[in-house]
Amino acid sequence: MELPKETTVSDDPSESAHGRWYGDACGTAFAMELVGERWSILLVRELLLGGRRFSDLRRALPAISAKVLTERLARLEAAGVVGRRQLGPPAPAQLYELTEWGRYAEPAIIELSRWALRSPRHDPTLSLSPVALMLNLRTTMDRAAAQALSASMRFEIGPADQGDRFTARLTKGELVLARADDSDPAPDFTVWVGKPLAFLRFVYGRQDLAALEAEGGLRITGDVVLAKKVFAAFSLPPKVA
Amino acid sequence: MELPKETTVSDDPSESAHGRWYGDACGTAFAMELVGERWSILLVRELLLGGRRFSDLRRALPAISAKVLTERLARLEAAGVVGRRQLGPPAPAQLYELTEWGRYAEPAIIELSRWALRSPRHDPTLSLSPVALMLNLRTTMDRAAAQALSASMRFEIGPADQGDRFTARLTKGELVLARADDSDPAPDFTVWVGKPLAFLRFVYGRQDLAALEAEGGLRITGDVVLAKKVFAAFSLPPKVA
DNA sequence: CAGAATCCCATTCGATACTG
DNA sequence: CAGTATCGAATGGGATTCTG
Repeated sequence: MELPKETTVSDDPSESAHGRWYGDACGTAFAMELVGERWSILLVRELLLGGRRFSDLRRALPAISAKVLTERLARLEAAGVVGRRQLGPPAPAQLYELTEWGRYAEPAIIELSRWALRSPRHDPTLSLSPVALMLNLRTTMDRAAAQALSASMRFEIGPADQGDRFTARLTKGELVLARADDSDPAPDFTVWVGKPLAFLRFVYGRQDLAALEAEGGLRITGDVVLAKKVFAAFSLPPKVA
Repeated sequence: MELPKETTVSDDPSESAHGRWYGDACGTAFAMELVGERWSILLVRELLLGGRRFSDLRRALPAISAKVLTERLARLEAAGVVGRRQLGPPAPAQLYELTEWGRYAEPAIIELSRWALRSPRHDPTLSLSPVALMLNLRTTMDRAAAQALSASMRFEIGPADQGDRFTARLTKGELVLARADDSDPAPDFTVWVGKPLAFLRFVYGRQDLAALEAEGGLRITGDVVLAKKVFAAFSLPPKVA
């Protein structure tokens, strides 16, 4: 019944997140022990739409070093958030993916994003990984406005050889995201995103599609009329003073 | 249109959270710049139910040092999450409170908590601040089960002289929490919590109230039958393997 | 009580180089 | 490709002291 008063170093460093912890039974505190270290939650975000390899993660998060990436993955694995699987044997590689419980982190990540986007200080002109772009769509969808819409979309983000392709299916105010595979049926429209910022300007800035296409960072093919209707249902949450 | 490639130190250290940032337009990344530092999010949590003074915060989070508390409060203020107000003049003191935008962080904090509580590794026997205890109630309420219930409650947590007293009103599946003031009308029942763990054992462990009261960490007065019905609507989210 | 200022050690980070 | 090893530099945080 005694409560620990002073922070003592745990015997097993893999159990106690940072090596330093809060000693707090509150779930939020425990969540921060699990994913509160720098980069951790962004790694979870990157895995939310499917498993990735070491080098995929480095590409998505260019500012993380190999050392820190290795550490974080190991800790997330120890925490039960991430699992790893051997691929191959044709080409031996490892795939990192979320555990079932790890996948349950999505609502928290979306809520954090929704909150932060309301800050007047948020700078939307920074770079954005392909996964982040897709998840931001889910974050900013106006469910009421999307309720009446139905569409299947394909996104191709960045150079074709890097293979960041996704499908999105909008039904009944739900946006279902997944990595695309080649057997996917033809979508209603396809969005090719060269520069994420161009896409953001189209969706949130309501800028003219033709002009953006002329600049070369964005192209939409297929049912463009439907696409415009769909993207009209997305908007950044209102800023708060 | 150029994206910053390398991390350069910002001119204004108060703008760029940790001094090190992600350079990522994703809302989640930005959220972690704002509240991802150690202790920050727990401070927001402590302020969620009303403004607190410096010493209140130290008491609620005994493991934080004055230096770190000062730093974090300053940074949260610079980030627009927290504001400070002069109290007095009878006794000059400062009150820290969330800004309007800061208050919008609650859903994210609750979702983080909900997620973390599902980890099999979570240890509920650690200590819990009064605010954390109240918020955990909101986290773990089963809205469906609570839908038909209606009750007004008063919580007195810890020694009477420390004044951690709250009201909770359950209506239509909503649990409204607030700090109590003396003008509050009489509640349906009052819960006195000496040892947070005793309360957790009653609510989540479904342990016998009489036995816990005998141990001395918990006492419920007023409409105890209603209290039992109400607390039956709270349960820890199911663990995930 | 609220917080600024110092001191100082432990940890962490990023860069580079290296390996199976 | 998927990491490990090593090292110097930066940062973080606890303890203590001082001030309004």
